[in-house]
Amino acid sequence: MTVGIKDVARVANVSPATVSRVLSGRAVDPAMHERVMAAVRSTGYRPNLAARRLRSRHTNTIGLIVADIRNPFFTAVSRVVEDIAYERGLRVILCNTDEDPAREAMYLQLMQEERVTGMILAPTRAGLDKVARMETDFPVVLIDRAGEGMVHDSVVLDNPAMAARLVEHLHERGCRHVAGLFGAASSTGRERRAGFENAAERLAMRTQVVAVPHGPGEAERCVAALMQAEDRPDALLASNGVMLMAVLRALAALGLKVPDDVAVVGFDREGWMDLVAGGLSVIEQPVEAIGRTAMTMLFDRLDDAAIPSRKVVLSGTLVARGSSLHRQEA
Amino acid sequence: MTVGIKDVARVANVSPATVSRVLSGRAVDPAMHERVMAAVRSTGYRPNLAARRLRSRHTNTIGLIVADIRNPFFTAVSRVVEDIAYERGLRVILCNTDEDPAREAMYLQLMQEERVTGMILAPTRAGLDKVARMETDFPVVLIDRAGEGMVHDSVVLDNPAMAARLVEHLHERGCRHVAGLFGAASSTGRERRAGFENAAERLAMRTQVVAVPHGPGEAERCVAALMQAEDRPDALLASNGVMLMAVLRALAALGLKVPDDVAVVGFDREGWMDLVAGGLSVIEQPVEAIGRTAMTMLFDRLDDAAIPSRKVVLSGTLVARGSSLHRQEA
DNA sequence: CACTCATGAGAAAACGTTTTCTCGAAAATT
DNA sequence: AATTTTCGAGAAAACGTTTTCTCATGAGTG
Repeated sequence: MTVGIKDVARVANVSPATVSRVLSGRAVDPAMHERVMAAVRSTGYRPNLAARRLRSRHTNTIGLIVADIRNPFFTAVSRVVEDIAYERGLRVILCNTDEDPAREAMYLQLMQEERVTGMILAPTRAGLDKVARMETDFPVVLIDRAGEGMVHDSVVLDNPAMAARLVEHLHERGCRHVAGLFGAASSTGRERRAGFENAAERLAMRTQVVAVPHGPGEAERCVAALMQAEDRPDALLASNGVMLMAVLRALAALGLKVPDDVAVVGFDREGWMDLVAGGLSVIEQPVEAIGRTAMTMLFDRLDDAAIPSRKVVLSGTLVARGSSLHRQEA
Repeated sequence: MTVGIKDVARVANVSPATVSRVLSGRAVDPAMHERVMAAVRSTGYRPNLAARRLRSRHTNTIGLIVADIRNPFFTAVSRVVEDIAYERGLRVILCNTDEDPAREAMYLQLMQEERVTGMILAPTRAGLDKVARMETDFPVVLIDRAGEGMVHDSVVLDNPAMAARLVEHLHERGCRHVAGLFGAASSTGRERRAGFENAAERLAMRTQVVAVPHGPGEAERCVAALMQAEDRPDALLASNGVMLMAVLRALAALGLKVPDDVAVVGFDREGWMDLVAGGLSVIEQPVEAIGRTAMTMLFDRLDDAAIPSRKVVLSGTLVARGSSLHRQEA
């Protein structure tokens, strides 16, 4: 029923091998080339990618596993990755773990079964260990989250420095007691927390730290607990854009004003952030550079698997807006 | 080098066919089953999906082509589709056309070459025609956008009614001159526009209509033009969540207050919308139902390709908040 | 002018599975 | 007890390509 390369060959009066050669752009007689192309058009031939991948032993596919597809940071990186991939004639398989290690494990296995050319991964903490131990036939680049082991290439934000930058910013603006909310599931949360605590200690600021589980309503609960205590912070720091939104919703629900009642800062920049509290003060991540660097590292390693593993640490930029203009007590 | 089913068979001392049977869960002797599983574990065997798909002639993959992955409406639907797919043991290929017909055409071709089991598509206007003419070996369900032709199943919002509902809401709240911004690339934009115009005419409201091209900054430009004219509207309607945000940013840039200077309503509900202008009044789409219905229709048609094509029209709900509380002139 | 070498095309093998076909043994039926 | 049916397992074919191998032709070289 379905038309295969043999049917095209018969119509064009050439061998299947020649059709294959024409289709993959190898040198053939121009007359034959035309005959084959005409036959392809007239038969409506569509190559079977499964067969092609099986025989040729390359899939021309890269796997991209992100932790939360609703997080605009990851969709932004995905778009960059996809664009670059398609320029190079590669397909992208995009998977979303939702911070669930079981789901992540399933996808890691999928990547092996798909025999992907390479993989870009934003691992959960559990996944980080797993992927380090895993034997893969393809290169892996970690994004957003990475460990110490250096078994794989990685590209991450300078999380401690950026968290410290936010704390300093709050200090400059008069805040003295800051609570930080960090994702419990990611290494990024841990790094940002460390930077946060170091900076706050250096500046002699009071701190509270909350490890927020991934899931709806979690951040809201944490904020409510923080702000209803007798000795509440004068500033809140959220370790990513999704959490930042949750913080603001929680504060609104409590009837608290930003920045008058409490200053708010966070990570990631999204469009709506300009519309709230005189603009949200955030660390903007270089998403374009992150995606591009990850792809470059992947290609480099495809060229030469032997190069030593590299860790690229990128800097973000502080966008200082109204949400950190805390009312001065004096 | 890489371990195949034959290697497993050799280790387990059975035939490759038996290994295949064990792996696909068909009836085998329990003792053999155990031998095979042990061999699978000891060899670290990973099935080759390309080979499996080639021979078995089913890919267990559904293609999902959305128009804008940054639009939270589509990411939300994607998550629903993915969850259902994985419950059924199907993979999802997620593709993003970015409203570009050329890119869409490429993905449509990809779906054929991948020999997907079925496809869910949010087509551009160009793609709508193309997919109607296209001969596919798999069922197609259109979401969010659909035409009149009824060649394919589809599930859409009742766009005219919902747009009319927004206009009525604005009228109830005292607005008399409303400008609508509609996506130029989608049939959804057209339908919402029609409902908008009908309702406004019925209520004797003044209207302006703008077809906004897809792309950064476009909506902002349109809003600036509208609001800087001498006779400016007292209400703005944005035909999706992304555009709604752009409208608000543009208004903020112009120094205009919502809802005092102008009321704002729109489509889609996102978390941040509660934080702005006393909450944004919007039509919330039943994303869960849309995704679920699309999958159900796909499965129904896989069961029986002969059933007549269906169009499911779902209703959204009006979320009335502060952004439509326009200052009364009297 | 004979010989090697490059070029391009067809025949056939190969990719790693699943499926069909075949057969023997055990279970069920008469 | 003889026959049929069912069941499970191995051998081999098949899926639709690309790649390797082989060979013929024509160009380049001594």
